[in-house]
Amino acid sequence: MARSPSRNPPITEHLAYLLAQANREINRQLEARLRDEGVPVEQWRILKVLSDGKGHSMGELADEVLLNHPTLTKMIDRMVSDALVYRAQDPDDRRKVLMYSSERGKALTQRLNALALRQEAHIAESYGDKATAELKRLLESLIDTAT
Amino acid sequence: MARSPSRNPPITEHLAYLLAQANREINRQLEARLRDEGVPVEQWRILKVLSDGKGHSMGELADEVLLNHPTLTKMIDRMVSDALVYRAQDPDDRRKVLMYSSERGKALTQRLNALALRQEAHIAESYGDKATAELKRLLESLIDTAT
DNA sequence: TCGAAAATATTGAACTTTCAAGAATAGATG
DNA sequence: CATCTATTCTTGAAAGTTCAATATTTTCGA
Repeated sequence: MARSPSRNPPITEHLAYLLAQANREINRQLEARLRDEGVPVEQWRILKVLSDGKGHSMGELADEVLLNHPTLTKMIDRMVSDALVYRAQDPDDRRKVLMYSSERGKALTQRLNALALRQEAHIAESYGDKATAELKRLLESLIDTAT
Repeated sequence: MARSPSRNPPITEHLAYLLAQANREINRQLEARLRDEGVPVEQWRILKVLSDGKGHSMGELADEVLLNHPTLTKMIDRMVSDALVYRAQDPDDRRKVLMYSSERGKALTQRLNALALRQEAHIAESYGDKATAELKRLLESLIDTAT
């Protein structure tokens, strides 16, 4: 008979593991594409989020690009050095720093978007449109539930 | 009319982003549970993989636990210091190092497995058995395709 | 309005990861 | 079998991340 208390599944059956593995692989592939422009995935995320032209505070941005606070600060320091983004003080709340993309940043963003889209297209093609859409739907729903 | 070449979806629609977000959140939660034992997620993975009692070479292990080579070496160094695992030379191929779990490691593994299973159960409950199973299935299939 | 508490961002030190190179062993080729 | 190449693992230096503490500004209650 199957004992119900304390099954012991292999690690490959844990959702946490499957997510980590899938994320690692897809991220690796995206990274390889972005290497053409010498930009880490996180910087693409930042540029993409900032491409709406509105100022984003460091706090907002950290959430949006999935980085924690001090990590973002230091990554932004590097991007400021590269003249991709710039800081401005929020006039309405002087504790806040608002981030904007520079012209140079915007131009780069377009090239990066094209590379990222190519990856999306590649996945949709090899993995299937239907499965891709369904996977995205389930992931969104998991994020909703888990957050 | 919709222009087909070069749509520009928000980042939240990219599979790479959704995977990163979901992984981050689930990993965070697992981390919080494992904190009871003061062990990082990666060390649980290592212990769990080694709990089959067979020797795993560093190369195999690195693949299995989703770490790259030098990172694993240094994490194993720490675990050896904590007497959780030990190294042995492979008699059949003296380039290889075989890793084993110690008794102390095995005892810890059991406690960690219980914590991890509780998370799995929590997810299955809040997110739904059906959705969880389907998500796992899709992730496995994505990994197959992408690897 | 004053002062305590909360929110926002940055910093420095400690720790971890990564990259490139190196050391050791095994396999292959002439 | 001698040597050349490939495989496996580790190391040291550089780069990146994280934790705890700090500085600044805002909010809120007495």
